[in-house]
Amino acid sequence: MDVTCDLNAQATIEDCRREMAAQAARHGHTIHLAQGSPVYFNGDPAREVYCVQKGALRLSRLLCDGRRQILSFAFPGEVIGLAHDGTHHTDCEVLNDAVLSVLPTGRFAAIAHADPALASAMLRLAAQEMHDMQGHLVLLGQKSAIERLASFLALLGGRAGAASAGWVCFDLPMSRTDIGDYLGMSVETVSRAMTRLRVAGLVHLPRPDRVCLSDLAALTGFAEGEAPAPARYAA
Amino acid sequence: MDVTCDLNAQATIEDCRREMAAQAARHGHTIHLAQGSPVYFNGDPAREVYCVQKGALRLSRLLCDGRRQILSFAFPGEVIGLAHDGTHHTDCEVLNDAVLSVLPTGRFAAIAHADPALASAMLRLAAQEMHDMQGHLVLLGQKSAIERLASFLALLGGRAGAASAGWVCFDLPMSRTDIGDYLGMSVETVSRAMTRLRVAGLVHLPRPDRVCLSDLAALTGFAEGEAPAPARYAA
DNA sequence: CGGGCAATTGAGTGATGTCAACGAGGGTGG
DNA sequence: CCACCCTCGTTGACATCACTCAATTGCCCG
Repeated sequence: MDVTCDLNAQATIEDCRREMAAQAARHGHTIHLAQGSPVYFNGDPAREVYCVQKGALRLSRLLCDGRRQILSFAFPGEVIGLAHDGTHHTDCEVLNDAVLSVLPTGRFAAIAHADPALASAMLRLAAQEMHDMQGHLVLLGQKSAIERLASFLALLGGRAGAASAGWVCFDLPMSRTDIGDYLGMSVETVSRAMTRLRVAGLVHLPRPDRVCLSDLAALTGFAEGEAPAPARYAA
Repeated sequence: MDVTCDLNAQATIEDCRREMAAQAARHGHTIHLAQGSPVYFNGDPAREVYCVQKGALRLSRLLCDGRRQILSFAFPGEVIGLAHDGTHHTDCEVLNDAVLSVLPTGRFAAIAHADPALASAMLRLAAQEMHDMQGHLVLLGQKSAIERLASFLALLGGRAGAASAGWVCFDLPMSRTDIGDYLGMSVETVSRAMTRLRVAGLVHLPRPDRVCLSDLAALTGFAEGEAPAPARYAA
């Protein structure tokens, strides 16, 4: 499902995020959470929605036997906590020390009811989120290990330094284990793929938790399968 | 992102679907499409939203080199075509001869603006869809081939015969290739997994395109990793 | 009856998971 | 301040699951 709100077709996604953040700031309150804190767990009643102001969150789901899939990492500007049935079906934890705007679900619904612009913005954000999830599905279903990691780094790189033509550098707030659980592969495979990307010259790692990209476009192209997948990572 | 609309917290997802379908029927028009027809392609302007009344649709995304990921199959009651930026980023085609309610995007937005209940219902449907996609992410990222197929058949079985305790039977409107592209595995692996489930007694196949489940709960349990994955399919 | 497509099955290969060892960094306690 | 330990990341060796290539069967349709 993809959705357009023609009402504010001129508005950017960023505008929608700001709209949500402004409403949350006005009608809700702000909390600070330390690294590792849970925001909510699977099964908790969904009483609040959250706008990330600072830091990063990790949303995940577990299988009975402990396998974990990370569904997304939430960065500043993103909204989380909407549930279709009043209950959370994911775990949400703080990666980095985080600042969140908290808006009780009921109040959110009331405001959205009174203000079509907010409902519209929220719908737009939901559509954007679904689009991102579709990319994640393609990644997990079709891409090789090295393409998955390239996609992930390109995604983060795009967030970090959208327009800059030169080097794009950013920190990784999550562990290799988290990356593995996001990309559907083992820690060891993440590490090996990282090494291959480094050797191929597509990424530079000043520290294990810091990434520098000399050519984001090349990395993105590789991640999207422009080069025949098997041939490229012979390097 | 999970979202609750407390406004109509008592309303079921089905109610939301009916609400959307009713609005689409009142303000839009109805079309019939033959098997194999495209509804829209990646890159097309998102001018309309669609409610599936009859038949089944296939939403997919392609990589440059032809790899295809099927994002979802849409069945009666589901709404598709919402886009975050006015453009479709998926291909949508008809699996079965289908009947769709078509509602121009602009008119949808206008109605949603005037009627908070519709906006609320749509947001609810979006949250449900995100929940389903999360399940798909877990499937692709964490499950073995046989667990993936079991999950898929259990999902369809749940749709087909929700409450019935006895046998649940249904037709598969899609090919093995489609199933493979949905589950992120090759046709051959789909076929082998199907054979293993059949031999294990979890499914019965009167015809290749018809499935009968004697114990939906057992299949679901297996699909969710209740039994240690490797041990179970020794049978 | 013959052709073509879909599904299944077999054989062999290859990518990724598992198990294990090693080194680096950071925190704690002596 | 230093020593120790624990965790994280990396790398190697090996096992295994799933993919590729290939052949066969059955069905639908001409």
